[in-house]
Amino acid sequence: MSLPHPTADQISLPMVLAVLGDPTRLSIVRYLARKEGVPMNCSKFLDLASKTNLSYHLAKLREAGVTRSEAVGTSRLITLRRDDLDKRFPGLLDSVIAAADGDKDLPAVGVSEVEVSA
Amino acid sequence: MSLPHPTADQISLPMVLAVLGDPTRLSIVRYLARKEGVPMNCSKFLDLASKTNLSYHLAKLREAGVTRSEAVGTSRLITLRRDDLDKRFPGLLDSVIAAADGDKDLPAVGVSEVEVSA
DNA sequence: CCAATTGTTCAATAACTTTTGAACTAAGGA
DNA sequence: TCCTTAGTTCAAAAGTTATTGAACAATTGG
Repeated sequence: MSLPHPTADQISLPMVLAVLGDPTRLSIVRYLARKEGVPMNCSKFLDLASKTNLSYHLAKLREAGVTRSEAVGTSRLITLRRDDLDKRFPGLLDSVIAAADGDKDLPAVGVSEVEVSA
Repeated sequence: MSLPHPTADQISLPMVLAVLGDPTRLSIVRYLARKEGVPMNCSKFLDLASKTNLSYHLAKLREAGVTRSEAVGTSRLITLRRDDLDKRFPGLLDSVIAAADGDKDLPAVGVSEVEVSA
């Protein structure tokens, strides 16, 4: 960890909802959920917005307590704070992600991706 | 019904989340959930904001598909669109309300209420 | 009809949020 | 060391949302 994150009990419901109420950020969260366990770096999301703008949105997600950003070399490894969110707001993240998965209007991440199948 | 409402399938997830990501509106929704079945009129929420401002927030909730407002006389009867929300986003409303119920920082509605017990 | 009650609309302003580009820092490889 | 890659910071501009008060409309009760 490196950048400022709220502790689990500092995470505020209205903040989380407001932060998720943006299509770009909701897409990021959906993608993180889909690839859970695999930490992402910012460049994964360059289809969604410019580098600068991504930095802004990822900071919002981090400051709201939705994601964790760890500095590793020159990269940031971004993960969902599922543990803390589930503890604070049981069921919320799951229902948001399920709903986001069924949302055709959300911008997609990594559409031109090479899928490495087993 | 009287005022413009989205149909169930027009309800958008980012819109709903954004609209719920405001403490005043979240308090309204929490109260509506608590008193589900009992249609409310706007004056119930005058502790939260001015009459004009309430009109604004209630319009946001209605336009996002979170509430239904029915004109009855000079009043509006406001109800949660639980049926439609549950259909579109299963589990979302329940988890939001449960989380909101545990939120000490949300402004309260009807604190000085006369509770009519059975 | 008159007055009170309930809520909306409008225009103004204040306050935030999003987006942008240019300049920057920090790490890693050649 | 120099260059590249990854991401941040900053300030400005654009856009959006929230809040206000005054004026309005519609219903209802006296």
